Amino acid sequence: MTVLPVLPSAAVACCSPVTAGVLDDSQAEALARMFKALGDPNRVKLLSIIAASEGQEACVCDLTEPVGLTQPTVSHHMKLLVEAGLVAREQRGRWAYFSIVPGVLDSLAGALSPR
Amino acid sequence: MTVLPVLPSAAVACCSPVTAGVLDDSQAEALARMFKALGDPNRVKLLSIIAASEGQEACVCDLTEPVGLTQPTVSHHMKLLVEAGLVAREQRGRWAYFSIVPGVLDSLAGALSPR
DNA sequence: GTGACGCATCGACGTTCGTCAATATCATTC
DNA sequence: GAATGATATTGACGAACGTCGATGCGTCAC
Repeated sequence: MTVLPVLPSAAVACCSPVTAGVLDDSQAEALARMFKALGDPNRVKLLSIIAASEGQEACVCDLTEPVGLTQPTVSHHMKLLVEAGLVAREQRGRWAYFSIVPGVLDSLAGALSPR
Repeated sequence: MTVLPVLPSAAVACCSPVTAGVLDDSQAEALARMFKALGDPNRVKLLSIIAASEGQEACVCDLTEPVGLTQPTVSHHMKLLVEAGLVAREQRGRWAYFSIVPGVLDSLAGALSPR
């Protein structure tokens, strides 16, 4: 529910192919923002854990042990992933469920190698 | 000529899909290393400039003006891209030519969205 | 060999990042 | 409403990053 619209319009601006013409500043920034979010091993791992979970969602309690980090640290990484638009956060009762924003990874992949 | 083998074997280790099972530490680190290299707007732009150049190669002198950075700074960013295995550096006479390592972007894209 | 040129390295700087312990917030249960 | 449990926020710390000016190192032309 709380996909922060950090990118003005992710579907449009996020995915100008890197290999098709020189990117302008905003395109390069939008891409770099998402790649930077993926630039930490723990965040990559967190993302894969979510993707591998049944229902493609997980709460912090499921994430804290596999990466071997403190709960606040995991919470911090998840915030970054949400702010980057890669992950969505949904509060259900006491738990916060995180899921990968549909299509984002495909869009990013498309920016790296069109079709 | 100087593709640093920062990744033990890039073609094998670099591209375990993020969405297919939990990544182990080395897989996550290998991916994060490349994504981190893409986590700066100027480096994304540099990459796109190289890709857009004829022959898919460029020297620092071609790169310094479009990004509006100093020559040492561009040189530093290029070093990071080379160390990440994304770009190859070839010295020809006085000039150093940079080109995107063939297949790397496709592999990275494959790690984000298999197929 | 002397000069000019292209690029890398070095040293420094302010900024951002990753991490934790401590604490706050919010929803549930009693 | 008090207690409990799951997350988020704060504050602090060292490490890493992005940038620049100054300098060093090959290469080419004369």
